[in-house]
Amino acid sequence: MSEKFYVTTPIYYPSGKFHIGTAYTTVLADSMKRYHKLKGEDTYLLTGTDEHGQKIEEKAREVGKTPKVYVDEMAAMAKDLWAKMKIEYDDYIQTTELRHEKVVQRIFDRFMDQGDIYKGEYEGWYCIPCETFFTETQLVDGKCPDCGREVKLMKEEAYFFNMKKYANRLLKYYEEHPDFIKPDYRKNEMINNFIKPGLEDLCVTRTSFDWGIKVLRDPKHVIYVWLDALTNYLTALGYLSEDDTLFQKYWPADLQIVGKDIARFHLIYWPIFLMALDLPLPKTILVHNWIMMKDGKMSKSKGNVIYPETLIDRYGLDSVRYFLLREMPVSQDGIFSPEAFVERYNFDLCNDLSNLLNRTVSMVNKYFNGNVPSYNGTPNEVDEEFENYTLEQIEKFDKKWNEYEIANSIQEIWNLIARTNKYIDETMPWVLVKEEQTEKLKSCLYHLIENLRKIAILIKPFMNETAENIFRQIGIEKEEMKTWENLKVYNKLEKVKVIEKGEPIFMRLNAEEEIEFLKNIMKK
RNA sequence: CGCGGGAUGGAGCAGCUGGCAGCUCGCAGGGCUCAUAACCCUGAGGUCGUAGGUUCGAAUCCUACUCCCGCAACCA
Repeated sequence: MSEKFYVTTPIYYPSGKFHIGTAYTTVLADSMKRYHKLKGEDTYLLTGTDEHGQKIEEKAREVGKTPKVYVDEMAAMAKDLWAKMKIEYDDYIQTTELRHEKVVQRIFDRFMDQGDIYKGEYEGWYCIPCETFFTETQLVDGKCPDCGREVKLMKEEAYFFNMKKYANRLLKYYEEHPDFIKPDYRKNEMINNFIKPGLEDLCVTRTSFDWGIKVLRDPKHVIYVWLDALTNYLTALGYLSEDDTLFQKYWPADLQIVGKDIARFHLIYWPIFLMALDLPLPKTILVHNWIMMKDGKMSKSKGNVIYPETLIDRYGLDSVRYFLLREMPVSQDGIFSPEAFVERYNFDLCNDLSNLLNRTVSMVNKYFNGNVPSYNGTPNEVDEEFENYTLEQIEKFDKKWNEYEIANSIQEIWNLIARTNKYIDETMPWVLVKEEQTEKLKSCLYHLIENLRKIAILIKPFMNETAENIFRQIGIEKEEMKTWENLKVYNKLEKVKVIEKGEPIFMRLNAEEEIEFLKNIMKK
């Protein structure tokens, strides 16, 4: 039975170049998709951009373009980045596409008909020169956060979504579906901060700007951000369109990944919208934390912004993907530092992984002319213990990965790599050669190649190029031997020949130089 | 008493369904030579934020406190 796996990233707000945090979310989603694909599931990954709103309108004016031209350019830029990062998205949705707008209007009308949306008055602090509403908390010293001038308390006509109506249902849903929110503490945060004190109705339209989806029955109103943005997960699948096969096949989503900044919208408003549409809710919403810098949040004024392209161009894609997943704890903020990056690169990737491959390939060449001996069982306790350990690590990895403990799960793979390096010292193949203990030597090298194959499969979801490189160097050509299905088997490799001369997959960096380089880049 | 998270050897972290305190880096010593000044082993270094409590036994559970960090409503 082939299962399906639908995973989404947020749609990003294209007000500027994407930084490393955006890349992190997307890499995480992509890696989850590839993992499930590796397991033979029917996967679908959606990403995109959230392109309406006043900020975009202003940004476009700033650069002298129409909003649509501007957002299309930004979407093209995003797609370039995702191509560069080998993100295997199945669809990229822009909220300014007709397929999205039409359906959002249908949804809006349906909510009106159901009585979920009503007309009311939005009250907020308005900055007249900036033509923008702000909330109390956004104000800086009671003044406009953008220009610093006085703000006025003003009202405008607006439509509201009746959230209160669904609050109890939502609480009940939380309770009955412990996997709905990860990590767990986010749930309490939502309940205590927002639901228990009483949900306020959500303002879903504005009249103070134009760049948005028009309300058909009242065209001076534009549909305001969340109703527009959140529904992308449905519209991209063709929900309420002429062709909804994808929707029938993939909804509900299996995993929706969001950053903590938009947790509230995805954990409260989104499920309520779905309830109002009478649709099943996503299985899991994973809220990840942020990548911080040593001196706090990334920001241009602090001179500590790092862009994914910079790292990829200099260090290659896989090291960046590795770093992001390995270093970010998901349920806690992670820290990016040049030191940590270089350290992980040199130790984990070069010394542990790359060197293991290198020494193994070299020995197979030296002792067996490159021909990997065939499996002859486990002639001794060391080999047996080694096999058992390996299988245990695979289980540990799998368990943690599925619980979205990504960093820890990857560590289990590196424990296996370390154990495999240790196995070489335990068995001492160079001694076995001298003593002509052929069976033991064969077993040793077979096990090493096998473990490299297993390691390659394990890292494939997040380091695909490296995995393929390992397969190539150890002579694994058959696709079936690269699959999850054959991950645990120990006796299936036959007539495998390693390449004549091993190639390092990662070369050691000069730590001081690279740290210096990264620090300079970040200042720019 | 707004809500939540964190506080573990020099640094960064794991452990937290209670049972000899663990990992990576750094440091000291050793081993090996297949490999990249790599890899492997050993050692030094912690009264697990503070004070109480529960328990045969607590980093792990409970209470109070201290210090950091988020969130606090329509801001992507």
